[in-house]
Amino acid sequence: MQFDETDKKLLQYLQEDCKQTTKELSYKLGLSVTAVYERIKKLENSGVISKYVALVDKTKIDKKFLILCHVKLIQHKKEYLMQFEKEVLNLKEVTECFHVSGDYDYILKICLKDMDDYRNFMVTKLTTLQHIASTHSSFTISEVKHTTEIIL
Amino acid sequence: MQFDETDKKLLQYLQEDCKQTTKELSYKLGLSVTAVYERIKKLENSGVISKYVALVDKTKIDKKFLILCHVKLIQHKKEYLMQFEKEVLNLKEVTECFHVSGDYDYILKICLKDMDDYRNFMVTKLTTLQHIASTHSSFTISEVKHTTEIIL
DNA sequence: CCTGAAACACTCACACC
DNA sequence: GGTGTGAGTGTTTCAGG
Repeated sequence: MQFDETDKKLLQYLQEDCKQTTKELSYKLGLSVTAVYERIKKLENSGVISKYVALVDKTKIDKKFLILCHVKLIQHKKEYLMQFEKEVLNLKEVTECFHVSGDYDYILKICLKDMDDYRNFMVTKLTTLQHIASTHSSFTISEVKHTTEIIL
Repeated sequence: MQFDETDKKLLQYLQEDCKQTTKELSYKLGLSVTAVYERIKKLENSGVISKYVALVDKTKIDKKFLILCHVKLIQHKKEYLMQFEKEVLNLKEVTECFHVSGDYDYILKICLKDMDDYRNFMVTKLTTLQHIASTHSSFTISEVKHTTEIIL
């Protein structure tokens, strides 16, 4: 799909706040309501906008404890990778998981309540996954920046 | 703020899809439209729901290149930390930044187009930040999991 | 916590340029 | 590509139980 400058602005606005009405957006973009409506539909149908979600403040729901966990597998066999990834998808505490180059194979972002919760998660969930050679956890002291907006 | 089971379910639904009408939600929760409306307002006003956003598919807008960059500062002086964090906030390519414990001080998630874009970003932006001792970048081979939903 | 009603705003299809 | 209209549907508030 091709974007013009108007599409880019529109995407930026919707990434900031998706509850704006097409009326407000039409004013900001200098277009008619219908024109904005059709551009939004095009972005949705092409899959550029994948979903609309509510973002929750972690500090208000007792999930202040953020861990970045580096994981190394015992071998880089396709079968091992696939099984590990499949199992990670089912761990709801893991909000992000990247397969990365370098010393470790995966970096996981894990959202928990406190140190007890962490201990429990490691013992009963993460370390029960198969094919793990070693893990290295970094505790986050503060979340300096966290945005879902991607600049175009 | 205190949540009951209904609030938790409501938050889960809104984290999955915030464009559902209160009517749909009232059906799923077995409440009246007004009751759901008031619960949502309470969650918004208390700051539990921080914002509503559109999520964009990175692969469709030419930002497939994801980097996790570990940064170490030359010293842990408060002044250095604060200046670094302030500068990072202004880098729009950086979507997440965590101050972490361990060998490195910060882990940054950086969203770019390709290797050329990466090279350009490192030379003209990241390495021009002050007080950096060293950096270590991991390229992400694949984004195994990425959700904004936090389980309650 | 519910229902019902009323006022208002928005969505979205349609006709048209 | 764009605009304007209008019916239908949603939101939001306010009674009263």
